Amino acid sequence: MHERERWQLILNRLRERGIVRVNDLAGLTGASLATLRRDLARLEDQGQLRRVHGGAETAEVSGQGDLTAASFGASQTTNAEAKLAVARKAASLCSDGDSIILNAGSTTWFMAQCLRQHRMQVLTNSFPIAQELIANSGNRVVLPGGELYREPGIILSPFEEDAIQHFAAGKMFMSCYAITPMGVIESDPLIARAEAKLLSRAEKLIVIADSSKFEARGNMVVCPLARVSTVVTDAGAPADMVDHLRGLGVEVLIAEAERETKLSAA
Amino acid sequence: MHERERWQLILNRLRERGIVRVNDLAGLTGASLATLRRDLARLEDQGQLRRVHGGAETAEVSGQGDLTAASFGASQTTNAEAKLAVARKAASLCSDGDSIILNAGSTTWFMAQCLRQHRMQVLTNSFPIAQELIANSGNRVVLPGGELYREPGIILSPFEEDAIQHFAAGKMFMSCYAITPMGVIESDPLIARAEAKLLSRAEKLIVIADSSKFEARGNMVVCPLARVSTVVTDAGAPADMVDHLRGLGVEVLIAEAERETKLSAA
DNA sequence: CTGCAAACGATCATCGTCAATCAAAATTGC
DNA sequence: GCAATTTTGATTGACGATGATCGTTTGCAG
Repeated sequence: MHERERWQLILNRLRERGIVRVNDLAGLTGASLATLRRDLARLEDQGQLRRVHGGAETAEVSGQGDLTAASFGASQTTNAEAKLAVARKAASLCSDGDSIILNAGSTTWFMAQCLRQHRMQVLTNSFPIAQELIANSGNRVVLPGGELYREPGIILSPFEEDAIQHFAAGKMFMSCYAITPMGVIESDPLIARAEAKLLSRAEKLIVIADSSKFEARGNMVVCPLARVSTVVTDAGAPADMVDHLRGLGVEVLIAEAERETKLSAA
Repeated sequence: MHERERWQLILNRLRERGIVRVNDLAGLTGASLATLRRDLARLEDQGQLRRVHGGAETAEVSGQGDLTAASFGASQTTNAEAKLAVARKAASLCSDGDSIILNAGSTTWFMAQCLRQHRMQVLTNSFPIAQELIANSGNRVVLPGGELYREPGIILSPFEEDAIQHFAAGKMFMSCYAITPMGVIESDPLIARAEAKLLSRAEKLIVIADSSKFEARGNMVVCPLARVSTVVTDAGAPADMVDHLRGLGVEVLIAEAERETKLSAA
């Protein structure tokens, strides 16, 4: 088990339970207590959690397992700045009166933050995004039916019948787990299926993915690259993939980051 | 059980009951009296509660600015105490493993507050109730598809197709605009239709209505009284309506007000 | 007003957790 | 293959949390 895997595990656990104890993590990861304390310290530096005696808790509003911001506000597993830049660029592609679809994802959540001045119809299967749009924007919100899953705040349903079969969108903005020559990739089959269902209601598909998404892995293909109209990413995207996409006729937009601050070294 | 878990438990209990006693908490948490007193002291420092001899009581409404509490927590237009008593009584009719339906309404929202310890499947068309259940309870939540309306946080859809057509519930708890000899009444046709759709997925119908609901008016009949299995109300319900309901074979439960009857202004 | 029982705050011993340090192992670069 | 760097694991003294016990205060009833 490597560093990143442990971090992912810790953050997942944290989202599920709201609080983690070092001892539990030791049994869960097999790592030593010292290592886990170091992990927690680094994650705290990144603002992804808050340490408490005996473990750590979610960084946001204490106590209340507030789904909204707790899931994303500070828990951007990867570079939040790039995602925000991508989200802004994607938001600029929207016009009042549009009908759009946003799937559940951290990048789409950032994008929802950028839509406060818009007046659109938005279909989303993300509970936090729905709350953000309803509470802080003038957009109309449509939700699919299904079970609301606690950890990521996603609405999923195994059935075909749904009110969203009457929804027709011009654009779907999709945040994904990875994007490879095989297509747009998710890690979970249920999520992949939900996104495919949403996609069937949209004319154009705009994938929003910061450059880290080009290296990540996954196993479930949501759709082939031929279905993609546009990709919005940042300057760190590998040139060969950009060329490959453009060769397929996919429009590739590069979002300009406001300030480049690499935080790897500390 | 560690510090934060105890705090969570204490605050949850406090929100449910309005007052907690140290002895009760000792039996509940297994912690010693000294520890619990320390906990209460720290929580009081944070303004989360107010200490009284023997325990602690709620400090005030901790406004989260969210849709959740903002819609109901402090804006109970009518008698909140009666609604809370009714909600508690209704919650006592639920058992772990049940599948229930909650429509959107202030009384059902109070009821959701009382379900934090339950483990059920809950279908609701209320966004605030869904958020409450997901954030603060272990219940599974299922949502119908449709448009999310901002003001009351209700999900409505004019279409028949919906994933909830696969939901089967033993009981539906319905909060309504009024209850008259004509049946269960709503004021808005769209809401009435949504509730009728939910009702079609439930075996028994339990109407939860504080006594003020027997005088109010409305125009849309959701269902006739014959469809009602049980009515949960408070001691202020008019005797003739109670008799009428019982004559129809409807079970009528009267919720007892907690302790103090602060009928300052009737 | 007085007595009693419950609850409170303070203190202290015990235990678990924390941060710092150093050694071992894995990874990287040459 | 060897050395430098990074990551991990163990040890130690310090710190915080817990629970028991004390004497004191509060609330209640007679």
